[in-house]
Amino acid sequence: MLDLNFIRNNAETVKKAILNKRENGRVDELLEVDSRKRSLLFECEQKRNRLNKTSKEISGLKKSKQDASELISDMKVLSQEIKEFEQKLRNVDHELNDIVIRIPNIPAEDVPVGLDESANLEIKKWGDRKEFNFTPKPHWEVGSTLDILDFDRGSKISGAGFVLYKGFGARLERALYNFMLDLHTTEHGYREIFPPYLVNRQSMFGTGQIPKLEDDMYQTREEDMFLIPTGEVPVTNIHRDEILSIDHLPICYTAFTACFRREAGAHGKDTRGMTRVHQFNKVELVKFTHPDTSYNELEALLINAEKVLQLLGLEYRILKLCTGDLSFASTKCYDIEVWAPGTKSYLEVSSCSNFEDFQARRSNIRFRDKDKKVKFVHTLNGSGLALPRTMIALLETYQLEDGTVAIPEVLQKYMGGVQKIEI
RNA sequence: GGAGAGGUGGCUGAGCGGCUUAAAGCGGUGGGUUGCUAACCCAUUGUCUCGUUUUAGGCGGGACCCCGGGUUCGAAUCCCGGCCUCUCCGCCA
Repeated sequence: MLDLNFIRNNAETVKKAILNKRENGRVDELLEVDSRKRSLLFECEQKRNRLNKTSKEISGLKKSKQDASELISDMKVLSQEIKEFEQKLRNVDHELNDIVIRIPNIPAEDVPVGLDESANLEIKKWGDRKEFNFTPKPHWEVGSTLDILDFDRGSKISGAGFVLYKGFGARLERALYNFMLDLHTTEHGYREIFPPYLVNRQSMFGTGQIPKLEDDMYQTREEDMFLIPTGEVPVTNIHRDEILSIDHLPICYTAFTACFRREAGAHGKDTRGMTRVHQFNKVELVKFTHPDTSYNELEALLINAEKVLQLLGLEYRILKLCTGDLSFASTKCYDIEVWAPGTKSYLEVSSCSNFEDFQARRSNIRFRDKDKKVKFVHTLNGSGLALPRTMIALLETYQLEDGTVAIPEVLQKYMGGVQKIEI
């Protein structure tokens, strides 16, 4: 969420940001409620001041055994008044809060303004388009032929949008995330985390999934808990309500987690194969940084994520998202899209975002700066990478004419030396 | 799931209706002493927020002792509800 004081002083900037992001936000109403709240607060505090002072007087009178009954009956009235004010104040505060938490973060200066994905800026292409002397098949065909992906049984067990990995399919999945984790921990300096998959409401609020995306998540009935849609949620919340030492910044974590998404608004989209599924694995990168360095750290994070595809030898491009495609909480975001030759499309495998202090303010994650002041950290995250789409690109890129799939060299040691998946 | 104990500042820990503006210790910061370190001595030490003034920062008020309600002139302290932690029992991978 944004700083209320910032919104007061920069209402037009905020309105413009909302417009550019194609979000909703009631800024004028916010300002009105805010000023109503402050005048209530002022009045309430004055009454409270009088009450506090008089209570001390009563205490003194009682000690010297003097009569205080008049003051006490006065205070009885005042106390009741204060209760009424506090109730009003609580209501106004809720009203205010309800508006402010729904106002999106402001795009960074260098983010292109645009309505939708067509305005995204392609800023990099890596790798050569692989030549096939046959027509490359989509991954669902490759996977079914090799009996390493089983879509029918996945939906029998759980429903549409669930995949069963079998044999070397399961092994390849394991190889991929072990490879990614090893790379990020040993080469890129991230600390490995294995978090809970089920989190409470406050954690979901902290990273911004609640209230906007509440319906996209799986929720438990009895406990008011949510299955995480991304590792970002538990990992960012590690430091919720903490004051970090500046000496520890930046803190860099990587985590392998399953992710669960209802995809409620995406029925009929990408139904074939495993481009869009309800449960998938992902290796996440999360950073907590000093405000001065967050944009540099974003570039570094992007490079760390790219490295995975480079080592796997998969062609990809990088998009700088325009304002209209930017998520609610982010100020700037790069998407990495891997090329899938079988389905002939670019698939998003990572979104690397800076949230500045938006999540930190919601989750109350702070640090003590050199000037001894307590400030909010900046939080960042990106996938490094999402597994199913990486696997899609891998199967489709490394498929051979005879239906087998070659294993890239970096993965072979994770596959027990297997160089090729055969029938 | 049952029974009990408990949640207090960066940490340990006292307080259990007004003498708390939260003791004391540790730690941190500044200074002193000292050949250097250690030790010792002195001072200082939270967060949020409102108002006012502003160069920095002051000054005044309010809130905060897990969270939310309540009782009371007055709550860290009493009552109710919730969350979390620990111990024991039961169940279980």
